[in-house]
Amino acid sequence: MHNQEIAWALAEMANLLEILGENPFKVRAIRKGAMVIEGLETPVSVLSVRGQLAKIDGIGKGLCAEIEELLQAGESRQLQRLREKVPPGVLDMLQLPGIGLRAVRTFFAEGYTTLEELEEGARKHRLRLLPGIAAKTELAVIRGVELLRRRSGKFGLGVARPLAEELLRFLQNLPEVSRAEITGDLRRSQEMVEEIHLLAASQEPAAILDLVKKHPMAAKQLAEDETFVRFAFAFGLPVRIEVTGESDFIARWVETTGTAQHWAALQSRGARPAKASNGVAGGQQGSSTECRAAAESDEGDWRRFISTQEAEEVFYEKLHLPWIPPELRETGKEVAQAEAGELPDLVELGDILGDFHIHTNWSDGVSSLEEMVSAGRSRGYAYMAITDHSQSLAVARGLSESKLREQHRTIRQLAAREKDFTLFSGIEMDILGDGRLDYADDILREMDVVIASVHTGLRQERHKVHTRLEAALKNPHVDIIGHPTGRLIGTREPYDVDIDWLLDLAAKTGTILEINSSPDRLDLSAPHARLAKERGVMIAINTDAHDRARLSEMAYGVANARRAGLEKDDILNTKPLAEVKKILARPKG
DNA sequence: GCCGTTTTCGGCCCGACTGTTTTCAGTCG
Repeated sequence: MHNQEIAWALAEMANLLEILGENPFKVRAIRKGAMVIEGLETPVSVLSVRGQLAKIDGIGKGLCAEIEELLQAGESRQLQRLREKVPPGVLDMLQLPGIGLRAVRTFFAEGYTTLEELEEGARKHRLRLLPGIAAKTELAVIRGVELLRRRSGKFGLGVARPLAEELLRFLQNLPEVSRAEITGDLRRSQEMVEEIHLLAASQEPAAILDLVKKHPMAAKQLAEDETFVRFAFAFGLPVRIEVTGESDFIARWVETTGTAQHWAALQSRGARPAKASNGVAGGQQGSSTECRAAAESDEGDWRRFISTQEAEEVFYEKLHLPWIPPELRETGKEVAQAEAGELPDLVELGDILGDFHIHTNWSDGVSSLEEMVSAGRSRGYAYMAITDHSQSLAVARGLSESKLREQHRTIRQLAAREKDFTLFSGIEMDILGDGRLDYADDILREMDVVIASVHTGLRQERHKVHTRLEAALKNPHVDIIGHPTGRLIGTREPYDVDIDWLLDLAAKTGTILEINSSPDRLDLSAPHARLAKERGVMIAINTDAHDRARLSEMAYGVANARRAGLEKDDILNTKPLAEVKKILARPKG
């Protein structure tokens, strides 16, 4: 079982216990345990073998036993008992924004056990007859069900990508498979995907499919034919494993990576799908010829001869096009752009030199200051900013002014010991509900980096939201606006902000906007980040990491920036230290 | 359920906003 699967099982257990009225502190402890497991870098199974499970902070005797059972049996008896008591639809109700525990308990007690029943009750104005429920709650139910419906059957990048990579390793390790790659929506780094699509090349496709079908991971088979098998993987996420002959691989990879529009644009330039009638797949003259030639040379190990990406470049070359990055293969218009030589030179993960949004256990982070710094160093960063929460965000143990100054003294001491690595002292300061900022200018002046973020009053009217953001953007000490729209993908709508207004103000004031890399946020979204580039607004790609492991989420932020067409020069944290310092020090407009 | 002990049970992040009522509990972050 994966760490995330175990975390989800524990979180589900916490939710079920909560609905059944269990001690809230127990519920919170289990929920915290789930979070801790999710943030671990080492597989829980490894820690279990080493006997290190109980040493983890937040995992005690009870959770340890629960986790061991999940690892060994793949399920938990306690969880199964709880599931028998509470129908799954009731758990879903907890996901509805504005609907909390009390309301869910009321609905459950009145016999509502599915979202459909609940929605019907809301639409027919029957819910308002229940104690403590009124018209506004009915509206929240109807809106919430619509939100969940849009999300249903879709999985965030943060879940799908790691699982896909694990399956990919499995395929690549099979001796009969000459190459395997991720394709489809996931290769284009879409925010939500409906399935993992993997493509493998083999001289014995039927044998590979047989092997995959017999593997325990493919137990819940959904569909199959002679070219693919589709099964439900962890969390029920559908996986499609498709096997082609080696000569068809590249054409099929291109065909399945881009949208239908992208493929159509390529076809109009002569691209032929795999398994074309003449038996030759690929571009005008059959790009696969080279691939096959490569395969037949070098004693079959053509990976050494020509890399998969190079082979894809050959495919595009045959169409007289430069290689088009997967993240851009969307509308088909990128093909004309490519032809005109107007494709952006997209930012890459390797261009990233630092991270400007990092939490530690001084506020609501899990890892210590020292752990975050060493994790940043081992990622090869040149600089990093520590930005814990500010005083008003009490739930996140935000720092009082004196605590903030104490932290900064600690950071300076730590920074003085670091060579070839710069540690900035910063803060993620709350933009308060009434438009005030959480600290006065005299303390903000002492900071190397100030991120200003909205965490409260997310349902305010637009003019109020604008007043607040305006105060932050116009403040001479605010460098970056954190997660600028406040959305949580599939869970929470953004607050009411006119993005054009925001971008204009950012451009005018020289305020940097964040791409928050968390796969739950990706905020700015790719379309918004694209607009930001057009207005000349600088972007910082930050992780907002609360533990060491999540520093790696930078990859999602970079993928999002690539979908927006951003280049290295558009991004603050690709720039060398001297330039970063200059940018942070420049007077704002 | 976890933690930290003043080792064996008590404490566990909290303040603002919102919805439902009519003075406060639920919900959110």
